[in-house]
Amino acid sequence: MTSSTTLTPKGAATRARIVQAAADLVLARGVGRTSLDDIGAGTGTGKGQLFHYFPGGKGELVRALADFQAERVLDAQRPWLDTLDTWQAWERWRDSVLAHYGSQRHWGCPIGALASELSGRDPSHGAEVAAHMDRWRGYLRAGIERMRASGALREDTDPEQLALGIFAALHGGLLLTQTMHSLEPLRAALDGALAALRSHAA
Amino acid sequence: MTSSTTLTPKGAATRARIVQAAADLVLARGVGRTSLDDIGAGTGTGKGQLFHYFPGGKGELVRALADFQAERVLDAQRPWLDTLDTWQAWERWRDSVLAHYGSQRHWGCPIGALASELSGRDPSHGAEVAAHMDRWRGYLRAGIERMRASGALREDTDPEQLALGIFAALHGGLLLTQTMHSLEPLRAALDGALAALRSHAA
DNA sequence: AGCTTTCTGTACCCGCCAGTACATTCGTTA
DNA sequence: TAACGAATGTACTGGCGGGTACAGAAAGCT
Repeated sequence: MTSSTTLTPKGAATRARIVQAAADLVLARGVGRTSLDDIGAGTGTGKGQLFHYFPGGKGELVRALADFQAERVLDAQRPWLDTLDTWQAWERWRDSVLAHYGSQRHWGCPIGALASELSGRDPSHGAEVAAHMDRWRGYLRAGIERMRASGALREDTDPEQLALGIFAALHGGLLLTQTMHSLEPLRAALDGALAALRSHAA
Repeated sequence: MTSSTTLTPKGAATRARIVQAAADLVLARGVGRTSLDDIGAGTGTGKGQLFHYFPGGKGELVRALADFQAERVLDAQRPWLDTLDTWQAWERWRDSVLAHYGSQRHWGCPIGALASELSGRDPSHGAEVAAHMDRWRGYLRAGIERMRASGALREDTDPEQLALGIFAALHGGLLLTQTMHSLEPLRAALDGALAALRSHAA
């Protein structure tokens, strides 16, 4: 499924180069508006290599891009994303999110963009992206659960609901970031989300 | 620009039929994946009529769809959207939003979907959609301002920032609604947003 | 009625793009 | 060096989709 043909070091490097460049192109122009020829031109390769490394065609490539971007985005939030156990950690996490999306050349979230573009399509892509979203959201929920267990949050707090709300605020902020070409919506969204979190303080 | 040629009643009806059906198709499948032939098939017309009523081609049609959907969405939130002066009005508004998006055949928000799909393109569409978003957000800000003026919210409340955060939560909830095929994310997002609003109560 | 304008349907053109076929070069192993 | 598979490059195909041209039906106006 992934790559039954063996990859030489050179091949692996080329594959990685394709994924990285394609990720940027797709982020800037969307899946539908990025052709395989564009990706070939952007990487100094051609359709030969593309179908050599991704025999499944554009679909397989897009799935690889989703994986790559998900990893990239989650890594940018570490180590705080894994240890949302204190109020300070949440602030730090907020700052790391702002810093990451502020340093991108383009506005918006790669995962969110893919999610909204592919949600109406076959489950093959939609479920894949949804799984990444679930994983991401799971980190928030785990942090909230630990906060509740440690007594920082009230007993009647529903971690699932609260994580969902915070996650939604985050992605809404990123969506508005795209349309308004400013980081302010994301900042306001995260501030609001943390205010909602604090409203459950013990 | 709009339609210099005069429209007979029959023509106006056909045009409206096209817009309505096209709006549903585009909402379900996205702009990029909806062809003019699809729209023709969905309305019992052909490209002849399409280019007759929208001489500017697909771009002009999409702009008409954006206007139509924006009106539809805002109307669904009335009359509470115009009178967000009391805590109860905000609750009612929340309920009307949930009811509207819960009654749709498809998940997600028409405006949000267009926004994320067209944001990277020429300003022609991006600015159009952004303007609708701004108008919508303006209603929230106006309500917050009146709440502050009436003493329900603290003096140090920033209506712009708070409206931005609530608006972001709303759209994030709608985005997750799309990927998770459930109304829960929207509910959680709005609950969180109202909690953030209440945290500014005087 | 007769003319004009709008409305509707059909057939076509052209460019783009995913995918294919195949030739060629490179690298590794024997 | 011979040989094999991986890596790369190029040329082609088939369908799809936006857009155009144009012919016929319908409806307003005098």
